Amino acid sequence: MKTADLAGLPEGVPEALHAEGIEELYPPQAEAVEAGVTEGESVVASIPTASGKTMIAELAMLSSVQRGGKALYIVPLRALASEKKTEFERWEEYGVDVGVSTGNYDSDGEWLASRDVIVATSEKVDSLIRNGAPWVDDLTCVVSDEVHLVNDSHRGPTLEVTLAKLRRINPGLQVVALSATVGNADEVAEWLDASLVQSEWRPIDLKMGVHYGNAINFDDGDQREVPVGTGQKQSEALVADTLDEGGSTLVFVNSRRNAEGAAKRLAGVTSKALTDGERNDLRQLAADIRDVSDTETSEDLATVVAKGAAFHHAGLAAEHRSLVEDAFRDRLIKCVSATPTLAAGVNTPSRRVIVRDWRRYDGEFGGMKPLDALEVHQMCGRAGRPGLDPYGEAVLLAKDSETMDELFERYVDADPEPVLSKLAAEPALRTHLLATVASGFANSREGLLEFLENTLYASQTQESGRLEHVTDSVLDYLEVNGFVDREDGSITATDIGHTVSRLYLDPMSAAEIIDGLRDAEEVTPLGCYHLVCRTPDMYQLYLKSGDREEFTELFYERETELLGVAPSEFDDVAFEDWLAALKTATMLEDWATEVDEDRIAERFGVGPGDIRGKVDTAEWLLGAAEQLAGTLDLGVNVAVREAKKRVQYGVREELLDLAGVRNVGRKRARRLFEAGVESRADLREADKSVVLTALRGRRRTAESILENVGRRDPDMEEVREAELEAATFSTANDEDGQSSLGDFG
DNA sequence: ATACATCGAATCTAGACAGCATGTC
DNA sequence: CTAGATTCGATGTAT
Repeated sequence: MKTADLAGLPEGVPEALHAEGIEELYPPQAEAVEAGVTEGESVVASIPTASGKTMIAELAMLSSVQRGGKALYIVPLRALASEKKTEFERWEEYGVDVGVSTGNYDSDGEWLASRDVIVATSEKVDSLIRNGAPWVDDLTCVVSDEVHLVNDSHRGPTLEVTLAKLRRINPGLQVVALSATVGNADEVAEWLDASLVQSEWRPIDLKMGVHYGNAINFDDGDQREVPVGTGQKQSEALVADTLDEGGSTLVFVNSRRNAEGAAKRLAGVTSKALTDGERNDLRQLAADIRDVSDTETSEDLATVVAKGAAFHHAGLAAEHRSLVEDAFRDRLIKCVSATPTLAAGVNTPSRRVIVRDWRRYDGEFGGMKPLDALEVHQMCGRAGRPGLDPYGEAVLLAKDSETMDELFERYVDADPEPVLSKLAAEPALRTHLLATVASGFANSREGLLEFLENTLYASQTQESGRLEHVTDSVLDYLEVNGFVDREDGSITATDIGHTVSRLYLDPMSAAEIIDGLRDAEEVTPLGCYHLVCRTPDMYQLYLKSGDREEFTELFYERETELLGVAPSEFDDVAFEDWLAALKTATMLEDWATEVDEDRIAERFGVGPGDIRGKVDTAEWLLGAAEQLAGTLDLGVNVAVREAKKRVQYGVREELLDLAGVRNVGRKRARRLFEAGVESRADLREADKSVVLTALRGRRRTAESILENVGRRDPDMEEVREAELEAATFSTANDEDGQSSLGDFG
């Protein structure tokens, strides 16, 4: 099917596609069109990565908009939201406006209502529905990217319930679900009343194989000699081999430490294959990486990057990650070793993909658990760059022939697993049942069960007994904790229940917070941090050996500050959890007392990305805590608010005023304070040379700060060089100490 | 006495969404 | 019920 023959799109779009070099639709795309995606028909497309899923979504959304409708594109990751937005923005010249809404980036609410296409994460969509966003019932088309995530036990239920709600609100809604190849796409299609487009077709060939001994054995029977030298690892030989052909390699491993270790070794391989020009560019890139943060992680990354390799995991700051991703895409970095962050994230194709570790530690499982075929296939799908590589290669590693056979059976020749709804679990239903009641989708037990009939879970299970059972125990929980009222079979959300639903809190988190703040005598920042760290919405730091003693001691030292009732030291599980929360809280306290980023990283064994992540979550939960305290009139708002501001800015109490000024972060605020400028009022009155000195002689920065604080004459021109001699002297190393942890897109 | 190799035991383990109101370089 | 890379540390060995 030719793009020129496409009907129902905004004027100019087929021509624009043609101009992009797209004359002919890929077979799965053509199939989707035949199934009616451009005519408002629902479609589930279960096809490999990079086989043109986005185009199917675009055809659906553009045609829907052309008919006067409004489309929503649901993504699983915030990073993907901005990527998709940029991609869709090329349609703006044909009259299609695009907006984004995620937790940390929001097109203005009103303005969003006027957009034709909105990109948002599933949680944000859920939240928007809970808060009654007015434009939700104008939607005519919803695209759900990576629907196979309904299989995820944590985030899957949200996607599932959100799709069910959207369809309930809007009966004629066109649903386009894009999925990786999964074992039961037909069930998903049936659930969504959609036609199924299923295909193994890829624009570039993918060869999968296992490296064992001195060769890769491919699924098609081919072999490729890749001898492993003595003292050499398989991955090193494979990276060198790809390099010989001018290709880059992506190596998936199972832990951060392994990612860093592998990058170090592989840097020895890549560094031999660099041109002088590349060496120069890499040196610059390494410098940029060091500028992001002065932690050990950052330094280690810069070191390997200078040699043409890199590691990638969630301990990196977001800016680190995008620097690495971009340089890898530009083929400057030759090899990246990564944890699964890179498999699910933004598009980073590579000539060859190596899945080095196929088992990963899983506490619940009690050991190393083999990865799902679905996950391994997702990683392998990153192999082969359309238009650049003749084909992609995905290679698993085996040390012996038994392992090789197992890998073939388990992954190469295996069909991916079916996706299974994880909805019938208490934590998921706790949140979603409350939200369903609070936003008026149901007002009785029967109504809830009827609503749940629209979920994947219901369509997958034979006996409804389990869902009913969990629903009952969750309803009891919600009632006992005062989130819902039940009377004569009718269920209504209480005030606090509504608040919890709107705040997007797990009701259990809310209960913990309320319980901790109620009857609290003295509320300190550490107490607040510990409270929110105990919550199921906060992912705690891992308690290492030795930490147990350290934090037990700290616990007794500061016992009085902690809110709520501490578990007994003899209740191992609960006490351990309490200490893990204390460890996390201590990290937040360090941050809020201006401890340097690298010291925190060292003390807690975390990366800059972890610090930012925890700080972010704490900020959100403390904001929620503040509102809960307000709703319940607990009289601790001020203390909670201060604790929140302290983590938000990462400063001690005395800097709160200054740090609120735009362009003034924790470091600059501290320097100004030490120079005697202690408040915004001081800043408006202060001697300019003092301000300039405190800011290490940066005139532009000083001017903009004075402007931001509302000073009438922010001009720095009158300040003479002579007055700054001391400052200039002390700034020989012209490094701006401003923390760059916060990297918001 | 000191530096260093060796071997076995101990250690440790992926990821990342959300409120609200504004603004890090 | 399940692992494996890496670090730690005790012991041994060459200088």
